[in-house]
Amino acid sequence: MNSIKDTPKHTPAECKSFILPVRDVIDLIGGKWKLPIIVTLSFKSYRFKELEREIVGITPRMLSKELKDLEINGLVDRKESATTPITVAYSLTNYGLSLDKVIEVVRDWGITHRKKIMSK
Amino acid sequence: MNSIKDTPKHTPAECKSFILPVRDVIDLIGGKWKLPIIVTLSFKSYRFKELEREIVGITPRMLSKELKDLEINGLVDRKESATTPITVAYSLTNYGLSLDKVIEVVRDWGITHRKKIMSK
DNA sequence: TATATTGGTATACAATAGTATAGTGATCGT
DNA sequence: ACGATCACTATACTATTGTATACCAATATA
Repeated sequence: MNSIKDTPKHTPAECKSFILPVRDVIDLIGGKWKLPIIVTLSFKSYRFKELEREIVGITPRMLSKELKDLEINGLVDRKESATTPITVAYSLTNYGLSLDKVIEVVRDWGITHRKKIMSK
Repeated sequence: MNSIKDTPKHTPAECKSFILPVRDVIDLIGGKWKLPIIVTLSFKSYRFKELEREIVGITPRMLSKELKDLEINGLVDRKESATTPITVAYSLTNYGLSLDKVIEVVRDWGITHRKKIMSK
């Protein structure tokens, strides 16, 4: 029903607007560290340093950058506690959790694909 | 059933192997030109130069590279005809078409996301 | 004979993504 | 007083991705 094949015409402009929301999602979960962060936070909330330790290999620069990006897009929630020193808890929003269904579909196709490619 | 949350443990290694097939798919349809090529080919088969004209802005270098990549992954079929000069027809395989369902799910979430972000 | 089209490739460059390393100021336990 | 921990930030670099431009041999059209 939402497939491009149901669109009677397919001018470059139409293709572009068809692709736009797909690209949005790919940009949102693409890159080297977005998925590791999202998956880690899908278990429970973590503090900054905890995430840094849990996600092996990530630098604080990337972690900070990606968390901000995910926060802007409403997937991650950042909560400062006025403890001393301040602690910051990062967690997935319900909206962020809703990505789970999408990731599952992508993952299922990916598992099949992996089998197909490996068997050749 | 395939969600990460159903996994009792979540060591870095387990997260990594959970993510692997997802990453495969993102790499497969990610990048600037993969989706435009896939979507264009989902209508009908095209010759090389036709694709170059249809996909505005792409260079033959990128088109060639991405088509090879898609062919290796079984999404695109390349057929040479022994005409003079030889013509080459690129088309989506049935397997390539099966990505449509995945793209649809991603796109639906992306459309909702776009609305959400724009309304803020 | 001159020019355009076919399906690309070669080389060099620019832009973006990610890494490495060091450092911040406040606070806490020893 | 000393070092460690908190949540980051700054600067400089490397690696990957994509662009620009030119070119190829064979054939078709003007």
